[in-house]
Amino acid sequence: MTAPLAPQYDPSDIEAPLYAWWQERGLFRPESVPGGGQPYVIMMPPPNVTAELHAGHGLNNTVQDVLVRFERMRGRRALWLPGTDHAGIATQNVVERLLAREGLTRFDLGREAFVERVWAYVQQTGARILEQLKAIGCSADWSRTYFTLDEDLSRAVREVFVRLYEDGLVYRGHYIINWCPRCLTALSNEEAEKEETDGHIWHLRYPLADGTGHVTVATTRPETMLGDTAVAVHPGDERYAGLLGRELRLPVVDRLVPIVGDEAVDPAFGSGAVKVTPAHDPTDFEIGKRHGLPSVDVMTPEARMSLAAPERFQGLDRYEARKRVVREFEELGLLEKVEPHRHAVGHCYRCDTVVEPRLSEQWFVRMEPLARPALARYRDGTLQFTPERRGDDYERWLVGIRDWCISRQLWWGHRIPVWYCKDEGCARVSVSRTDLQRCPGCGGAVRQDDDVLDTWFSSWLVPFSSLGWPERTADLATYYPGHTLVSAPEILFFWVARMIMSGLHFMGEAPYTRMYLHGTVRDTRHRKMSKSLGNGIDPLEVVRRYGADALRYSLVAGMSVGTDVILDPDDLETSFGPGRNFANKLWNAGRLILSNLEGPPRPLGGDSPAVVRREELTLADRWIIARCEATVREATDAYERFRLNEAAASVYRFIWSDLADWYIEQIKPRLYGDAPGGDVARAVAAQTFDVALRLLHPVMPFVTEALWRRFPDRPAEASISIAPWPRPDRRAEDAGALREFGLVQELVGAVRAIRAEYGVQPGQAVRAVVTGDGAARAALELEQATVARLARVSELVFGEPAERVGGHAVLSDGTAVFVPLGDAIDVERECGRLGAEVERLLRMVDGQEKKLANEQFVSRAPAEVVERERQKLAAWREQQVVLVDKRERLGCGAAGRRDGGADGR
RNA sequence: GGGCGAAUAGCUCAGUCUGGUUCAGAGCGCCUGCCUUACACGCAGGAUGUCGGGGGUUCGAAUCCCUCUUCGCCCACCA
Repeated sequence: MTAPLAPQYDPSDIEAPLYAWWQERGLFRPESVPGGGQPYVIMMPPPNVTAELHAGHGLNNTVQDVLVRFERMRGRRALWLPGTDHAGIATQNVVERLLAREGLTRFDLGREAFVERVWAYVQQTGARILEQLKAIGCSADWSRTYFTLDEDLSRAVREVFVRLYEDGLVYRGHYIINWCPRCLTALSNEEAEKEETDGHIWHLRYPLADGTGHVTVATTRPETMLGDTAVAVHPGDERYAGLLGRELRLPVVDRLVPIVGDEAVDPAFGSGAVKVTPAHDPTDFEIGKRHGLPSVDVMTPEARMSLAAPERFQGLDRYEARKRVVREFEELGLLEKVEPHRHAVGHCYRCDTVVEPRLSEQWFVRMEPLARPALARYRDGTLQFTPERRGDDYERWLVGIRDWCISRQLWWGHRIPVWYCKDEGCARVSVSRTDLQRCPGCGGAVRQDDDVLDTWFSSWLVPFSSLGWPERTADLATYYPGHTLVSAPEILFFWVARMIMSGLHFMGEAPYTRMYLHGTVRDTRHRKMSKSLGNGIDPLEVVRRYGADALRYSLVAGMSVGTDVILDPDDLETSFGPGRNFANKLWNAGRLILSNLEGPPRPLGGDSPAVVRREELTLADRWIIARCEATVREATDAYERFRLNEAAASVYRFIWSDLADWYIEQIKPRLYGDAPGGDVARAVAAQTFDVALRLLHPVMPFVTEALWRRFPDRPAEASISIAPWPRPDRRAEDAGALREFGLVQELVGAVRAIRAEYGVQPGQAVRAVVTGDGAARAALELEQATVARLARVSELVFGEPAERVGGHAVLSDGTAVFVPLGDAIDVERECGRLGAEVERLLRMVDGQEKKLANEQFVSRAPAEVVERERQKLAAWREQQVVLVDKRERLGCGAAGRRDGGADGR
């Protein structure tokens, strides 16, 4: 039906056209799934709109695609919903960097022009990442693609803000928040990444105002002392009992501050006295509130010293100021000591700048009421995490949850829907679903809040906002709630947990019940791949060189549940070569099978190869069918349990080790007409290969589709991506065939090993003598032709060998194999070999005898275990007898122990 | 400071939950021989491991318990 297939698989010829065809056929739309089963929904973690595909995206989306394709083939109406995130800070930073090249800042443009500029930028770069996801084969429903700043999603964001406000779950307040002095915005707790940092702790002396002594305080941030408004000690601390209420004279700033008593102070730490800087530390802020202390904010938004600091400090960077404060203390003789100190310091998750705790007015979401049901659903087992320990992380986070700071001092994002009346007498604060021009209270002029919302405030809604909420759309009714969430653990709190909370609150149901948190892609030194380290792998480069299937296979194969994927950026061949090789192997196996099908393969009686007339099947046929059946079970089970690597390995083993290495080799005589039963062999090969292709399709969609579509009589519109998932069939199970053909394989392997050992020329046939009445005999008789072909055995004889010189082996059922090799071999060497072998068996028998003589073992171990061990012993003894006999016939000399072991190779 | 994970062949990892027929495995790399009419991105054969160290439980431990070492992750307002 088609042109002959090239001997080497070239993914670049195949992938793009196939992908285009899938899209034309609308196969990624759930509506296209034949039969219209139950919906199955995965929400794609929306990549940043400015993102370039990296290995992490590759892994995350490959996993999702595997699951979606799996469920789609199982007849579910699978919807994988893609989108992009406007990524407030990240995107704004990108555009600001571009502006900087023109020597401009966003302030030069002004808000409106800047936002327009960002829109122009994101439209021009056009969410390139979505195209890149297509290149790796992602079967998302692109017709439903959303953007978190779309009109629809913006409406949802506003609706949610207003409702939460009305419910008292959104509030505005003056608190210490995490502030990035480079991005010039507040951050949530999650966005301030704590990193262990080596720093110092300075012990500073604050003299009592009356000159009668001093109090020593310790600090890791000496520059903040410029804003100190008190020193606190524990109220019960006897050392300071007499000092409570007295005043200290702050050095450097020359200000009087009180000594207060507060429970928050740990008397056991340092000197037991703490400097209190309400404007620059959360704990101090609380202490300040309790004691009515003033707040002195000594820093500008850029973390330079503000006008509230002494004049000589003003404008100094915080670290310059730190040095200067320390120096002045030293000069004053008030620096008691400096110690190295390792502690956790917050860093901006977008630019890695050290975050400054800063007092400011921000909007917050009260999280505790939202967290409660999210916690309950976890504890009652509704929500399941893979790996399970991620559930513990989830639980801990919810238990200790703090309010969410959602306002950002950015320009790119959802503007906060709050209007303030400009009339000072009215001063009404209005929260509204629609833009306000006038104050609903007094009708006066209003101004909208300048800030925008945290980008995660839109992404935590996508499971329903992307389906049309708050409208009651058909999509919403059909596809909410979804099922599986596939995510990197990094965004468990940012995104996953919050989606569960919003889903429960606004929809009454969690958006997913199964959360699969996969590992991180790292280099061989276990470092996270990143641009700055230059240790990244470009998935598109891999696609170009090895193909998307190879990329996907390698990612999946290297990934076991809950562990990281280690790849070597400097050696793509090692990582991705095997995937490419496997695709090529498939291609060639397909080439052979398909080119030998003169027409449609003879039906074996239905969907399953099991239903063929048994009497027509050879042992090898029954064996491959049974192996195929086992693979269907293994792979299906592994996919269901997110053990994608096991699924891939199972199919790999079947295709390469069973189908290609054994079955295809075995049937060649039948295929080429040298033996009868060609139609059965063709049918069995075609059917099992078809099944294998379907089992592998989720992981390697392109090559499997390319081959599957080339089966004769396949309708032009047929696609493997909606072909039915292979169903297990009891009738295909055949333990006897597995065991018996296994013995045939053992024999072939044994003869091959003997041939290699004695350097028999590849083209030269040998004879083989098989002794013993084990299960092997019947099987070998059935498969004589196989043995002849695959081991180049010209004659397979059953009985006792007459010859003396040759190679030997023993199969697992005790059957002895002898390959006469005439005078071609070195008798002395063979004696040595046999001697060593006898020696080894002797040791095994000794050990086994001891084991079985052990009263404890025999009485306590289960009977079947004991029996198994007995059989082992018997088999070894038998082998020993055979070998000793062989040595005698060779004339090696009686005592195997002495002359044998010495030369044992 | 709390919590958790990992350590198995030169490399990357299965196997550990449910001790004993995968128990010592796979892929890559390495060695030997083969261009055998699907595939040299291949075929056949082969070598390599105190299953991180130590202790314990058990008839029996890579697998269960304790401990130590080394990496890694998450959480954390002791300044």
